[in-house]
Amino acid sequence: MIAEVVVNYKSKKVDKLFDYKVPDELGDKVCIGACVTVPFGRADKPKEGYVFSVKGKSSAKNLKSILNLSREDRIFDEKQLELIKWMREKYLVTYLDAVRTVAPSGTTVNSEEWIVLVNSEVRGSTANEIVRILAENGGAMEINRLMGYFEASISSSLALLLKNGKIKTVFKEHQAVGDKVIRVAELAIEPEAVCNTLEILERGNALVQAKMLDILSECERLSLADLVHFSGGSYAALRTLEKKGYIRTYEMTVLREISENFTEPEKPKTLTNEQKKVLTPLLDASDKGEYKSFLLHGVTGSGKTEVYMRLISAVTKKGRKAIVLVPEISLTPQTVARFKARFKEDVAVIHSGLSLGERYDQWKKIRDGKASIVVGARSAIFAPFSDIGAIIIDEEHERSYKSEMSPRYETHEVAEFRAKQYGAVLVLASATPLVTSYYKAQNGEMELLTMEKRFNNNKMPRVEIVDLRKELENGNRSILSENLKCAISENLKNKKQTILFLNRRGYSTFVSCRSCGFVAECPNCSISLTYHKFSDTLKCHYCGYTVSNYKLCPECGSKYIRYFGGGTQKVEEEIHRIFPEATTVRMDIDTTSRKNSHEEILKKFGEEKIDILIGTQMVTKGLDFPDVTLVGVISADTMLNIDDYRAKERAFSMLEQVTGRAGRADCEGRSIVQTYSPDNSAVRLMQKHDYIQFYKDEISVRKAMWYPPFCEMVGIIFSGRNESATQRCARFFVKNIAEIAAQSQKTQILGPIPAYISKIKNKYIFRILIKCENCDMITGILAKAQKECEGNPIYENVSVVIDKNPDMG
DNA sequence: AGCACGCCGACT
DNA sequence: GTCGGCGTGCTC
Repeated sequence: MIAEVVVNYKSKKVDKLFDYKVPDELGDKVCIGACVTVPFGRADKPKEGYVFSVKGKSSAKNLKSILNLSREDRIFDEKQLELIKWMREKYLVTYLDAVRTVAPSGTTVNSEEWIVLVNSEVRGSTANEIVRILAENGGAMEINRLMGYFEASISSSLALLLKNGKIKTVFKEHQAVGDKVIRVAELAIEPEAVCNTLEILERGNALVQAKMLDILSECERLSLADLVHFSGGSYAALRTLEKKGYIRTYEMTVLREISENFTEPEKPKTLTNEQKKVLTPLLDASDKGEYKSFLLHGVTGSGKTEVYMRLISAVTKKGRKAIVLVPEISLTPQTVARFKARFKEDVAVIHSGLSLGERYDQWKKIRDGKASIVVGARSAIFAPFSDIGAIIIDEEHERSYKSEMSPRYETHEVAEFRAKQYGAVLVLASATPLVTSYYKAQNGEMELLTMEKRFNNNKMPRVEIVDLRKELENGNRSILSENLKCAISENLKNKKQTILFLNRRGYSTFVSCRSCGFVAECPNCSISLTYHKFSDTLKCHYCGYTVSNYKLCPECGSKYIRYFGGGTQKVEEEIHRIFPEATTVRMDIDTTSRKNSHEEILKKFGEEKIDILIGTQMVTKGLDFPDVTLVGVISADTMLNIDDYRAKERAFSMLEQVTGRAGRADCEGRSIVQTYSPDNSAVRLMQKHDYIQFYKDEISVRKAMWYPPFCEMVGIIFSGRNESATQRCARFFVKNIAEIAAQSQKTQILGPIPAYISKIKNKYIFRILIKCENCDMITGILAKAQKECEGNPIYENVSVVIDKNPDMG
């Protein structure tokens, strides 16, 4: 029997299927998705491999045999294999990248290679150095650590030493993340005997042991750590108790629990007429068990979550599974708690805050059928269910559904693929759907469902637009307009809360000299440095480069160094200047970098009745505070003026989201949006909360300008340390794809041009943009051109990334 | 990616 | 001659 195996080598050169003989004793265990150890390369280095298929014979000669299984369970099944193959084709990545995405890290085994010194009598300077370092480190080292001591490659020297028997290599295999094993204790005596035993112990003055026994008698089993903790005793006492034969201890694998807030069990609410109306077609489709997709256009606060839950209930009742995707940022304990409250242990949660171990536990819980519902961010679309009845993408317009790492997949596309595989219902939901999604709904590709009313008939917040140009004319140079100042002061008086929002992009505080115009920039990346007041340093948000703040201008020596822009820090300072009595809290990249600090800030804001929350994007989602009656947008302009065809729709949804934070409970909310372009149609229509009109305007622009959904886009990103080589590589690529133009489909190739941020971490970046009718039709040509570039010695240090439906800013 | 093979110059 | 450096090509 022969197995086709993908070897765990991160190189394009070995991105193919290799045939291996299956030893008889492994015959029944080697199946699709099995993880095996195979000898690979001339040195027969043991490497992990993943079985893609099992067949009768092979055309390859020199067949080697699989050594053993590297783990007992398979990491993907037939349907997931289809998904892996599809992703490799569609997103132009290696088998390995696709495997790692579908079966996440933490499930794969890594092998470590150790070099052991055998004989230190060697010749040659490099060899001597290697021996010296090995000897200093106890005669054995992990190979990468050893190589870290040398600038140049030492692999040939090592090979020679190995051949002469001066060193030997040892492979240590370890699972990157394994099951968590804990020791637990349970009673070794009959429960009826506990009472007597307790007396014996107490008489012997073994009070701690008695306490332990007492605790254990009330529960089935308890971890040793907990037992020691609750009894106030020690491991010594526990061991004695075990020695006496009253208890026994053993190892048990457990799922790591994720810390989270538990809330009261939630009863299904009675549905509004609107909820019933949209639920009917969803349940009908789910009953049929065939693929069908829906676009749920529901305003914020219209009760979409309840609709999801009803659909999920129906799906799980039939024994099928459901995936709920939410943007990372709104995956707050509040959201999770709602699902946990309704579905209890049946829910698994996946988000980026999980450690590798926690992630692996959730993955296992899903795969082993111990959960039927997954709530998670983007990567949760790969939840290893064997059957899926429903996939819901909440806030489907969010850009975080696009992966910015290879494979650069679009979650919508993966969701559609999986939903079709299993015959599932696919629901995209948003208050402000993507123009491309709404177009599909108009087209009949998806069924459109609409929810127009807010829950309890709450009104949409009143939005006021403030023209910042007039403020300037009136001599107000503060970042807060008179209107906003008044509203804040009124809110403070009424003991209501306020949220101030500003878009991070283009809004960081940069440092500039008023005398000569010098701007502090990062030496590695082509962007200006951001001023951090706390440490009095200037920092690069891309590479982390940090320099202490300038006292004098490094160009002209002038002392007139000023901070420009208005980051959250600056807004906070301004608030404290105008309203010294107000309490504030900031939420941005700097204050939320610590794990869980995002939740801590929100908790603080809610519980301690902080007057004003100042933040970036993060404040727009996942929070629902009844006392917030005012939302201020410091400037809408930074969102409108970004060089991307989607800038307007993003501005619209962001403004709609953020203004929707005001007045969700009984009192009417109020929003104030400051802008230099009050006549912009996105701003005007947002004021009226008129998505439909916005869509109509936008779709005609897209059609006229030939933008999606009327075309598809592919971005090609070139990066390298040599600016001119990188640019030449990009031009060479364009030459190589000229044949696309000869194809029957309409195409347009734009560029190469330097990227918006033309240099990151000392690498120059150029991009090409291809507009075409069907980008999947040209992937073959693109892959070929990429190979030509990367295989060409002139461009060997230039990397070429192909990105379908890219972000352009 | 690794590793071996093979070709070349510098040195015993 | 022979050691070590680096370019080339293959891995079931």
